[in-house]
Amino acid sequence: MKPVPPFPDAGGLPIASVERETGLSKDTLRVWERRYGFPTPARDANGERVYAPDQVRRLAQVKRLLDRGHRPGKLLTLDDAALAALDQVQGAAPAAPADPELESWLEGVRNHDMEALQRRFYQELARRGLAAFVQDIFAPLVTRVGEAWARNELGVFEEHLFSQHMEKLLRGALANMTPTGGAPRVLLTTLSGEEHHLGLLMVEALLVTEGAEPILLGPQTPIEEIVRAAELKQADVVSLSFSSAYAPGLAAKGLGELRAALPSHRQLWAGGAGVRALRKPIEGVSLMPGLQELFDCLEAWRRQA
Amino acid sequence: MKPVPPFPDAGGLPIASVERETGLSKDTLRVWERRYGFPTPARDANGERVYAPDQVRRLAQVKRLLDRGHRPGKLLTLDDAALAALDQVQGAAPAAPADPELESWLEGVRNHDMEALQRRFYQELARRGLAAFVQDIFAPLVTRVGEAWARNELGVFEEHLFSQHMEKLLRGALANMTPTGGAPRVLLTTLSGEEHHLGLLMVEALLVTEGAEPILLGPQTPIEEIVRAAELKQADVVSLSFSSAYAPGLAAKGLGELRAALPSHRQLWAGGAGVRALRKPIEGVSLMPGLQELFDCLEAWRRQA
DNA sequence: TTTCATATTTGTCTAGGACAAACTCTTGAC
DNA sequence: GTCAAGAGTTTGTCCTAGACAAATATGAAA
Repeated sequence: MKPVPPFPDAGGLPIASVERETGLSKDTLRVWERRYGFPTPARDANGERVYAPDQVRRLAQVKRLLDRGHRPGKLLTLDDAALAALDQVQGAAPAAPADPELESWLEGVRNHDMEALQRRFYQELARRGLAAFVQDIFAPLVTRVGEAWARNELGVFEEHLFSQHMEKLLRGALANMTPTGGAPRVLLTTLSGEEHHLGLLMVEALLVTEGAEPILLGPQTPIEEIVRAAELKQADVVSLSFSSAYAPGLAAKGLGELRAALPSHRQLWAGGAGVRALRKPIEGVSLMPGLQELFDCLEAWRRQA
Repeated sequence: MKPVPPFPDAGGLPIASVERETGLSKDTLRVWERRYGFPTPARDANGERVYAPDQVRRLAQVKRLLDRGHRPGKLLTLDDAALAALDQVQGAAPAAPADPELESWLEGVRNHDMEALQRRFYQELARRGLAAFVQDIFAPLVTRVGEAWARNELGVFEEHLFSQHMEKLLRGALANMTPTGGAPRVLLTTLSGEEHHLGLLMVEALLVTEGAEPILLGPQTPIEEIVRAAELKQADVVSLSFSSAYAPGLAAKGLGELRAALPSHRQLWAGGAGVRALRKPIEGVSLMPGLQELFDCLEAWRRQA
């Protein structure tokens, strides 16, 4: 039994750790090495791959560019400079030219200044109201922090501390809202393997303000149990969240299976950065790449009901 | 690229889906088939494994029994009846003579009656105060639900719904408490691979009532980052939580490494059901098998300071 | 009973080969 | 110029089967 990745003692990571860190499967890592000559892991006494931290960082960078639409064949034959150039270019994404307000929030994250973040959080929340706050500040900030983490501008510690504080604050805000028992009833969860659940909380917040009834199941529910939960709770909609780290193939596979297992009168929605990578629509599944689309889905459901 | 199955044709699942649903790796699934003759997937036109839903269910059952301490060699050669029998057998129930109050809470979990749970939650919280409530009700209930889940008395759905509600309620209660900025400063997290974080919330609650200053980092922080966080936040103590599912060997190894990497003036505490399985004490690490020991550690620290 | 040494069990790693879905590029029609 | 169909290339996942070390069980000695 060799379940445990030795900790990064010797400055090298075994393949299982690299899979976890980068989200690239072991198969993919091996086939890239074979085909493109990168990465080039050393070998330990037992002939097993040991990846240098530098290469792991670069793999994470490549993964991010892949998610942005680039192709492996190109990326893996580029040198460091060209890769870094690609990373900077048009990273700002569509119509988000480095929002200075967002950057000032990010500064707080960098300095672990949680008190300041908390103060601004409540200020903005009071000023804008929950729904607008989630859409205009919270969601972009979470995305930005994720990007900054992927670019190695933030450490794991800063990212964890930020996530915990955001969760605490958002849950605190939600605790004050009386559940309305409205419609539709929406079951919120993620598939196994997807741990990120801040997206679920954001959707919960928006649903509550819209008078719908969210049922929060938390992350990582097996498909069979999602179906059972939907029946038992008589949910009108099942809504899943996918982070950008979730393999698009797996997401499509899981959504197809769930759609097949779920009675057709229960709708299936999928949101999060991870669905942006799904090129083709899936029969019977509503995709919500951004939070805005949630309102469209909601309205469509209500018109139909 | 073969990420998406055409369709879950006749109700059979490809190996990647079985991995996702059961938590058993593809490698493990293949090697079990080779060694023990189970599972016995059919093959599609392309020679790839297609698992019958029955077998997937059974694999999930086997996984649960594995986590309870049984060994694969035994489990995989048993027939259905023997397996079901094992599942029913009560795993000892050591020194816990079925507290009737606890069982009545559990009944609420079984029936998904979250409203009733919530009502009782606030009642008991008001009556006992936060610290006593966490120790006398909350912690035993979480333990009991975990056991019930392992015995298949509860489904994944019920367990998830319960966890989410408990987290919401406890965080709600904590939100009302003003952080004191007291001493010691305690960094709360788990090692990679340990996802359970309700334990961290319970410790946070007790620390707040005791006038200490918890810093919640959330689950799964790499050792290197724990060390960095302790430095940056000037934490007096690092406290880790281990659930009973965490492999004792891994826990001992991780604690040893963290102790070595952490400056000696920062204490290291470890709590949760998982530390009960640690045979020998670890140099420089305070073990807290139950919540009671937390107070001992706290008092010891204060006497020393 | 406890402790140590030996034996068995078990999960993960290895190597290349294979294949279909996804993507790119070319060609042809309107 | 735009669109559609076909041909070619790229790419991730699956396959087999052997190897090994950590975890666990077993048996012998104190």
